[in-house]
Amino acid sequence: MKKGERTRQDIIETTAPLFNSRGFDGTSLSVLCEATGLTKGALYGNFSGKEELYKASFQYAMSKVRSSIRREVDMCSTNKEKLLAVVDFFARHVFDSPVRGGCPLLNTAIEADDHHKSMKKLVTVELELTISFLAQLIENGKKGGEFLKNIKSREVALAVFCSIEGAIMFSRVSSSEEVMNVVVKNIKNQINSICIEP
Amino acid sequence: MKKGERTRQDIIETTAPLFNSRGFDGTSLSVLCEATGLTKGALYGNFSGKEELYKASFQYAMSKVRSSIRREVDMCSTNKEKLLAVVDFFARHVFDSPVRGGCPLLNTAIEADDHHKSMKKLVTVELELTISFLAQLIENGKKGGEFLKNIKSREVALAVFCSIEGAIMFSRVSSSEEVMNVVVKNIKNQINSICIEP
DNA sequence: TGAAAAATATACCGATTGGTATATTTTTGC
DNA sequence: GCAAAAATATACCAATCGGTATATTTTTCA
Repeated sequence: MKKGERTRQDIIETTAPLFNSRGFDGTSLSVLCEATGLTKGALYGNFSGKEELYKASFQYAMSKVRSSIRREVDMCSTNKEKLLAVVDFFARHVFDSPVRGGCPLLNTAIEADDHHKSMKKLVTVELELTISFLAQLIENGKKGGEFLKNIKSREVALAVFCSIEGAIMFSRVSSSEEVMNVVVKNIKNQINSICIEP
Repeated sequence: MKKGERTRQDIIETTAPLFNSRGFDGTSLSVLCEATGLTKGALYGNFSGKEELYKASFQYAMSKVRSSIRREVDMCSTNKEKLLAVVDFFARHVFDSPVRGGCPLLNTAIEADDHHKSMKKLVTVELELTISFLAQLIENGKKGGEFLKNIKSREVALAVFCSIEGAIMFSRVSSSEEVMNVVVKNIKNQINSICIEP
């Protein structure tokens, strides 16, 4: 790997947690330079501007979250276990997310919403990928006889995911695990209720 | 009412949707001045600084959301209807929130989380007020024989609320009502499942 | 109505913002 | 090891940032 590619990757890995914690507007070039140990000249040699670096950081953050989740999911055998592993993953990492600052989807979605519209599409794509992943687990579970046939995979996936994201927001801002624990308990009940008894 | 109080209120009403849409860092004094039609001198005559104005705007936004919700809740007779009215309120106002920019709790929580720690307490208080309100409806419903006695009011309230907040995030960023509709459907099923059949 | 008080505007502050042109250093590949 | 190419640093830019001291206008109330 050439120096350029290595540096680019180093920059992204360093800036991702900054953008994720402080947002686009809250992260100035000077703090990005300080964190990376580079100058603006070097940053602009590797990225066309703050915006491109922000997008690259977001996508890196998402890839890191995704790989962390897959690692745990792959250790499970049944689809129900896989689904529960995802839920547990979020619950365990509320205050210890793969990229510091919490869920990049949640953070970026809120900031993108009205203000940084160019990010909306990027975030939406990542959201849909996440839902598809969850829905696929449920769909596989239906085919394998783990879940009831009459449930709608995408709808269950959406319900589970939205609950978790709301709980992340609540638990993080209130610095309390209670809310996440309650929501996870509720989600597990729901998952059990769509299971075919063994 | 003296001029000063009127102006102060006018400022807050104008700046609240700006802060709610663009966040603290994304809203500069110059846009606040332009929006209010005032100069920095006037703004600083009414508020000690950007931070104080931000806090006042957030609390105004919350009071406006709360009064909008109460107006609809008060039109319902049973506690189940009241609870459903709250859920429906959020669903109907995803793209048309009382204060432009979506749910102030969600927006401010995300920005407060790592970056603006002075807001965390303020947001947490408002979150707890919201949960208490929902939990009280459920508690009243239990006493009135509408809901099952063995459910935990606060836990149901948290589950409902987090689902909605997650759905707001998802629906707004993807500019689609689908997610909110799915989540609301799911919440209504859950509420029905804790109801004592008539 | 007129003077005191309150509110607002003007004009400024130093610091920082995102960004760039150019010089210098480092890496690359022969 | 050397020259070309790539990467980085330096020094700068105009614009804007949040904030303030002071002058001016407007409101208040006797």
